Amino acid sequence: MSLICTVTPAPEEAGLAQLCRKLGIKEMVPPETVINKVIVYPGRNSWSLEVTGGAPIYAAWRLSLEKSLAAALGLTKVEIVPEAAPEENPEKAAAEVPEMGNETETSTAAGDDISEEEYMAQLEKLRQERENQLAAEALAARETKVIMGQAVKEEPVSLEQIADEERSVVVTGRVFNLNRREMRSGRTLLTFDITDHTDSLSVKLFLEKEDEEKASAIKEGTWLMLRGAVQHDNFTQELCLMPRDIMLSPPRGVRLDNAAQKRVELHLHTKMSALDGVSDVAAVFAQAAAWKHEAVAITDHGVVQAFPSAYKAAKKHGVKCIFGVEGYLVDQADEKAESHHIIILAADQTGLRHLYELISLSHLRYFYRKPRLPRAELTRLRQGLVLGSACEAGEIYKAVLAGRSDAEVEALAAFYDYLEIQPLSNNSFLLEQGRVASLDDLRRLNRRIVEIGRRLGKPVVATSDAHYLHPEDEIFRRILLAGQGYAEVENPAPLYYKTTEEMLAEFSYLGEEEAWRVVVEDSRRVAAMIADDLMPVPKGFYPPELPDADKIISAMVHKRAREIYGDPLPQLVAERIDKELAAIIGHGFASLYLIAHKLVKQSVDDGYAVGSRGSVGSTIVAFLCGISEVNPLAPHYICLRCHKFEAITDGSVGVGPDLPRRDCPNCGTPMKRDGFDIPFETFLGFAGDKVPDIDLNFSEEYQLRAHKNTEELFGAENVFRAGTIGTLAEKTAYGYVRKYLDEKGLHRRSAEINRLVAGLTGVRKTTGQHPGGLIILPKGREIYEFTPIQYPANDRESNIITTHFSFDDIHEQLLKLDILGQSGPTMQKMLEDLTGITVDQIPLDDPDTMAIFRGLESLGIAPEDAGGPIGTLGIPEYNTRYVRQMLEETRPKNFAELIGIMGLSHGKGLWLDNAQELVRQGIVPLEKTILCRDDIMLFLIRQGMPAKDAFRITELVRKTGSTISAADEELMLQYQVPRWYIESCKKITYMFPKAHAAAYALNAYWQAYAKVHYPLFFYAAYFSIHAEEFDASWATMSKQELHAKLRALNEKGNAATGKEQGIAATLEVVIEALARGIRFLPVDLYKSQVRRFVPEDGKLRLPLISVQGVGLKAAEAIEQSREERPFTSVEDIKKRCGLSKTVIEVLAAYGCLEHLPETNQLTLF
DNA sequence: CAGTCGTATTTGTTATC
DNA sequence: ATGACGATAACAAATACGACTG
Ligand SMILES: Nc1nc2c(ncn2[C@H]2C[C@H](O)[C@@H](COP(=O)(O)OP(=O)(O)OP(=O)(O)O)O2)c(=O)[nH]1
Ligand SMILES: [Mg+2]
Ligand SMILES: [Mg+2]
Ligand SMILES: [Zn+2]
Repeated sequence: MSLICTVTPAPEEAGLAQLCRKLGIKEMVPPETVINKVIVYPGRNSWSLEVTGGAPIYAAWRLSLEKSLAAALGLTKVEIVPEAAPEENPEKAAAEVPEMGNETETSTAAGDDISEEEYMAQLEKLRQERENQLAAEALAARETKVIMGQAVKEEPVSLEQIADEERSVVVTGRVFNLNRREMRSGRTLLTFDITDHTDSLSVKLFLEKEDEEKASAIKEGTWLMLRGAVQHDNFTQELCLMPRDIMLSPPRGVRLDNAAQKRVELHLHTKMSALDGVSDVAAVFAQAAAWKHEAVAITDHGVVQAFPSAYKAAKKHGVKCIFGVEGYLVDQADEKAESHHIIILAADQTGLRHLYELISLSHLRYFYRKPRLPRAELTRLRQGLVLGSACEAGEIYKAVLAGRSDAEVEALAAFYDYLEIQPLSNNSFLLEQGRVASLDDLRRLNRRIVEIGRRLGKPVVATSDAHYLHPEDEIFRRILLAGQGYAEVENPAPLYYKTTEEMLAEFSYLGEEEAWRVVVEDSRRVAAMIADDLMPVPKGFYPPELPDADKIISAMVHKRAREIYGDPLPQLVAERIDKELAAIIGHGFASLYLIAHKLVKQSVDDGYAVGSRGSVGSTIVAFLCGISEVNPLAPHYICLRCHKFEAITDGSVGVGPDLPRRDCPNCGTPMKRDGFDIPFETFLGFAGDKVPDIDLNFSEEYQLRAHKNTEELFGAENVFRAGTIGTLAEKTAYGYVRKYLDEKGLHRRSAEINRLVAGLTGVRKTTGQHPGGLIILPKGREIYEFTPIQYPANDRESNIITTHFSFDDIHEQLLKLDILGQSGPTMQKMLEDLTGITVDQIPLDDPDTMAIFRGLESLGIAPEDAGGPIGTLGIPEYNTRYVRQMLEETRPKNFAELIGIMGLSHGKGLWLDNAQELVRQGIVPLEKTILCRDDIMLFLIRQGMPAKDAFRITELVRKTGSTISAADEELMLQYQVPRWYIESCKKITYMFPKAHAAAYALNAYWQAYAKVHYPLFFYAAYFSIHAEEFDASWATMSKQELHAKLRALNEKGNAATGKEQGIAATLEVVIEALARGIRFLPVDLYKSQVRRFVPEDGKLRLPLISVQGVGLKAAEAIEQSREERPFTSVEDIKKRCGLSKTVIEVLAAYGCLEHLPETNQLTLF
């Protein structure tokens, strides 16, 4: 391509200020300064801009502007020369300009023909070239950087060649799996793996304190050149590199795209193409940016689930994301119809909405093995869509392959906006299958598509059909396909994301000019049809609105508040209510509260208590609406008779239940003590900088009804179950890799296995439903504005419809009610039914109840029967080894500490190597450590930090997957936050809100109360809920036998399966129950319930389901049939209940059928 | 009567709160 | 034995059985 050497832009297109703005130069430019002429000197490194007009050009700003221009354009020198001024450097111009005359035809006259667009494009091109060069130079400079030891100049050997110990080798590779561990000696052990894509190798490095700084250059993803010894590592039992010399090195095998004008990829799959694509979207856009590709289309098979992360990545890297799909086009909706691949791109907002509707239709109405799309639907929603003919499975390629006539193919092609051609090797399987005779035939097919496109005036675009990013990533897809049982292909199609140059070379058989058109020009033409700045999910927040929800909530809250706190309300209560209502209503949460209230009320009316959960308990409004049992006010006394109110705000008591009992000074009534002292902002943040949900724990038995009720209240068309995306995760990925290697008889080091596993993880496998999240669409909006919809796992039998996107992707825009299932409320209902006591009658300062969190005194059993010295077996959230160990160490005395332990025991990095150490080392007492997320926010605010920052930092700490940045750390230091506090924050990976800890502590305490005072009922309820992990054979075993069983299970340690671990946990409780005098009655065909343990003569009767092998169906069938009439024989029961041979066998083996004859001759006649 | 398909049960794995 | 976040639901696969089909 020729370079301009002298340009005279048209006057209206050549403002200097305009140029500066385009180049991002912020400096002042005198207005109306017009570039008269641009002289480009040979080597293109030096320009002279001849300008006229504008303010006088002072030397000072001119020099500075020249520098900026040079930097922005990537030139060594730019001169701004006023017109009429004498040439500053006449010799240079005179000497060099004639030389350029040879390579360019341009002159002042020719320059007039160049439009500003072209002119700017040229400038941009030069700027980019310069940038590339600078980047290359920077890389070159960096690559020489020695991290440790000496520079390594030798050529490395490839990692696959390393099979034995070696004195000294030189290798190179990309760092992954980086781990840093502090040794007791004070040294740091740095371990990481490197890969050069032929194989991988572990590297082990001991760092002295003084080396740490240098070693910080070793990061995930950096390329290193290393020299050292390969040794057999005793710990890992594998070869391992002990490097002496390490230096940064340029990555090997990196593909560059040096084309002056870049192609646009219009056919690319991500990991959302189920069990097929292995490219990571973020990496795709990073690569696109590195190659300076301006846009990339995301076209997964039938789904658009990559859009949200694609959008984020595209934005981050300044690349345009084209939102598309590779759909399955059918002409009729019947199951036999042949489907054709088709690329559908959204050109604008309407198109995107149409695309979401099409995706929904294809999943809900036309799904048959694949989400198929009838042509009629596509035609109906055609507006805003750009259609491409896709790959060899598209109808155009098929038609051409079948040798259909021009007229026929052109008729088909009329449906599309552009035609696609792909590299020959994408289709070379046709050759292998004998469907075409030669490579030339394949070329002819592509040529024919090009000709048809040209005749019809439609763009013809060369696309990759990328399923992975780089050629070397093919191994991931190979394993993925092998894992599904596909036969391995000899020469798999090279489905990687191609550079412009690779594509130009591939299509060179079309001729240079045509190749350039299909690769560059037409791909850009199609990209230009697509609007910039499309967003997969709109900005903004769309809360549902029920009529008068704000007024209703406000009235309800005030009414209930007055019932408890009297009229007028105490100031503290009134202020809190006012503040909350303003925020809740102001931020659009009133309707959500109202619905939550109605749901709770309905459940309670139906006899099912509802448990509190989540951050919503931080709000007094929730408490007063009945959504939460947690009262977030400061600890206080309240007389429910005369409303005498007294708040304790001096910090002497943590939570209300810990206040000493007291009678009302006015009327002598025992006062209620309440208030868990929780800030409202944990729910909504400050000024609405957070979108929370409302969480509710319904009984599992009631959850489905609660979902139905929500649909009724909002209207089914406005309620959608949040969808989830099931991916190939660690274990399955590992299984695939193992299987692949085993089948091929290959042996790989764990470093290489790790690399392969990492390449596979995250690939979409299936879709599912959120545990309880219902997304509420406001009236008057369409779900397609936000997300497509589908059935979970595409099960058309399901009566649940989920969002296509996972909740996280629409979390900022739409509200969610989390209607979860939990055993707490089921326990509560069972216990209320059995004991006749409701939870509000349970005193929160019962010493015997509190005692089980500290020891065994109130249970009166020995530690060996209680799994240790703490009495919380069977108490939710406090019953694991880990938490009991924590209780043993902390011995909580009161409710506040119970809540603290609840917080500390849930999340990684909170207790071990954190709070525990701080307490042990005497740095702070337990109550001063970080116990819940609210603590962090309040502490930072007390230190003087602005509330918004305090809240933001808290959110970073509390959420899985985020931590505080170096800048935040700096900010904390600025407010005298102690070092230990900062370090503690950095170790926290997840943390409860106090409201949740309080709600769960309450629930646990209520159950503990039953465990202490109503053991038979407690165990009845507990085992009913854990019947799955109960083995009916235990009923007749002695405590010693059960202990032996438990020991056997415990000895399995890590080798125990999930099921076995569950069984072991229940077994511990069984042993404890026995020790407390509980006796079990065996399963009985007539007396046993289906799934509940029931008290019978002071003992517990096992349910049918507790027999292993008797499932729910069988148990229910038995229950039903026995009510009709007694069973007369084994044959009778088998027949009437429809039991399988297996069920009969397990029942017989258990002894249930002993009194029954085998057959029943009597009734035969 | 061999093969296919649907149902029941258990188990492993993943996602989410 | 170690070190350990806990609870819940849903999907897929494995297995076994039994009914249906050609
Ligand atoms: N043990 C444990 N409990 C969790 C975890 N994630 C969530 N929970 C519990 C505690 C949360 O308060 C509760 C509700 O979860 P949410 O995702 O709705 O978060 P939360 O309500 O705390 O904050 P939010 O205001 O909704 O952002 O569920 C977890 O990883 N481990
Ligand atoms: Mg929540
Ligand atoms: Mg939630
Ligand atoms: Zn009183």
